Amino acid sequence: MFQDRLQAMLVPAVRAAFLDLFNQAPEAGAIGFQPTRPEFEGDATINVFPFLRLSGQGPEQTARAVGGHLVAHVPEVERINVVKGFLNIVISDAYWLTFLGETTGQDILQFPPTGKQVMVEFASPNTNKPLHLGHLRNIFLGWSVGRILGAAGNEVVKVQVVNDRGIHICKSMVAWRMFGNGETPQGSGLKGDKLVGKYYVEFDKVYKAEVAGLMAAGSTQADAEKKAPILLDAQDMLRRWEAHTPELRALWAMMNGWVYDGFNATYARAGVSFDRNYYESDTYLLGKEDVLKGVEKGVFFRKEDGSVWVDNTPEGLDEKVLMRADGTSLYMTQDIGTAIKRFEEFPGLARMIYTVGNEQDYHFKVLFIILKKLGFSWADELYHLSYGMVDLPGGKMKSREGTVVDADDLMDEVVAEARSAGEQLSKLDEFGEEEKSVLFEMIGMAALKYFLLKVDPKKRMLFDPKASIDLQGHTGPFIQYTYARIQSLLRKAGKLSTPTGQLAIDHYRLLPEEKVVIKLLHQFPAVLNESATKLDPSALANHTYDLVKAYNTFYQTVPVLKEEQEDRRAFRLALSMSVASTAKKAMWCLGMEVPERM
RNA sequence: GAUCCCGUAGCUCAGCUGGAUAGAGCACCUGCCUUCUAAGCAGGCGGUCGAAGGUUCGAAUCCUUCCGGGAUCGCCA
Repeated sequence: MFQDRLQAMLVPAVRAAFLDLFNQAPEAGAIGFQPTRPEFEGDATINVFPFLRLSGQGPEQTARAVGGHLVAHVPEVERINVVKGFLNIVISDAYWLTFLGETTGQDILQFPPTGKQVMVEFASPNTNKPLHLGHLRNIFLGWSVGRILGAAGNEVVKVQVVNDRGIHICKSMVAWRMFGNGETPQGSGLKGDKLVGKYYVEFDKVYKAEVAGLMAAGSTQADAEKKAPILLDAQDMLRRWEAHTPELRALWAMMNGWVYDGFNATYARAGVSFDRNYYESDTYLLGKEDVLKGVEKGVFFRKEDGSVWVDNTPEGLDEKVLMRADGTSLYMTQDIGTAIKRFEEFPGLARMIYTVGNEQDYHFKVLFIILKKLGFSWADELYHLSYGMVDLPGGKMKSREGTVVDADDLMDEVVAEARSAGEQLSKLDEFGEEEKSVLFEMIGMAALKYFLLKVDPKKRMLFDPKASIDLQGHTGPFIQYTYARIQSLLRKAGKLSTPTGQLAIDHYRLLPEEKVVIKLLHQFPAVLNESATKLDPSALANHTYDLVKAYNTFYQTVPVLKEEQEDRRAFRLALSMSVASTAKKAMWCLGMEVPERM
């Protein structure tokens, strides 16, 4: 494990310095190093202001004294300088070179196994319409968090809940029966999820027309919205579905089958998969018993009408219904049951993460409190990975207004953009058509994924279609490009390269451009750790960009293969190799691939 | 009304467990391909960190109030 190596070395040294000099030392946790700002000389900086009470001296004196002690006792500390209360520490080149030497050829972004099993739920679509941009943010996020947790040493179980039953499906079913004329994906060539979505839209059109008609005939709006015949049909269908009417179940299974084919195509293209699917049709009756047990335990209470409630006012929330008066269940009831079921199925689960939009913050807050009240020990290990909505330049996405960005269309678009940009550069002459398609797919998808993942998940984000297909600057393709560039170097290096072990570590003077890159590599494990802890891929995404950005500066300033001195050339190749392999692993964590050439 | 999230450059975002002159990308302007991939590099332009108070040696970062945007508070999922 390489994270925070420097910190691990310096913190005890600073404490030792304080003890020797002033007979008392700050708590280890209170000592925080930060990277030295570029305008000063140094690699690590500590601010001694908080410790002046311990030293009883002024900031400059304290910093100098501690710094002097470090220089004398820590071989890796080469020299120091003091600016006001800031103690800037210069770490020896030997330290950085040793770090690089020890880690070359190793995966610094793979931590040892923790022995923990973590479940990540994401995607969780409804089966009445195709996936859209919002799903993509969810899917990329959940997938990436799973990968990151895996890199951090956990065993990850990826799951989705498929909302395959309910009034929404019945709406599509009703409309398909009325207007479908037996249309199938095979017959029409339409992707299954698109076909079912089409009838969902069809339903809504008819419904609106009927509501308008009823209102024209004198109904109130509220009344009309409840009495529209097509809606009554759908409600009736739901009841008969719940009664297991065979003919309806068959229709339902057929249409859902179409949707799954469509979803699977989208998932495959997005590069994601699941270890376990939970179908709501299997789980929607779960949780009732648990709620009733809660009543017995006195954790929940019944109102006069027989409905069951939980009182969360002690937690600063409201009362919440868990079961209707007629004994039927609700969304919350199901979620209670599903969580319990999962922990039964996976007894070793240490954590469960729900990747769900922030409009459900309240729901999950309540869910977790309820499970805790029911006495489940694992209730504290539940986490709602809440992310913000994706806005379009024109405002919010609204499916009814046709302003949704379809996931498949979007992926087509970014890949087409990658193709047109790539062909303009005309450096892919030796690529076959097949190879080109693979490459453009890889590049386009990286542009899209990086665009969605570089932003802090909890923030609402603006999706600018033009910016998302950008291939320059702070983008996925920029990272891919740097990787391909290094691969080209390494191919050309061929047998020229000499093992880094031959580098005379004690005599090599690092160039500033080299040192910046090594330091970013050195920090990388700590960044992975941060991303894993915060369940936030954006930290990793941004650091990967910083790394390759610094590498590009190095690349364009310092000769690698052209370097005459063999040991320098070998060192620079080793550095390049480490950047490439680390960037590749980081991209893997983000769900993106990197090409050997582009 | 209550609760939660957000407000940093023209635009999109970093930075937020308090630290030095607030950073990138895009856009716009200048340079750099007869040396390793120019999807690149170097430089310029651009900021009262929503506002006001407070805590502190020190605040974009912590606290309070206010303003602005959004979400939630359904016996919908």
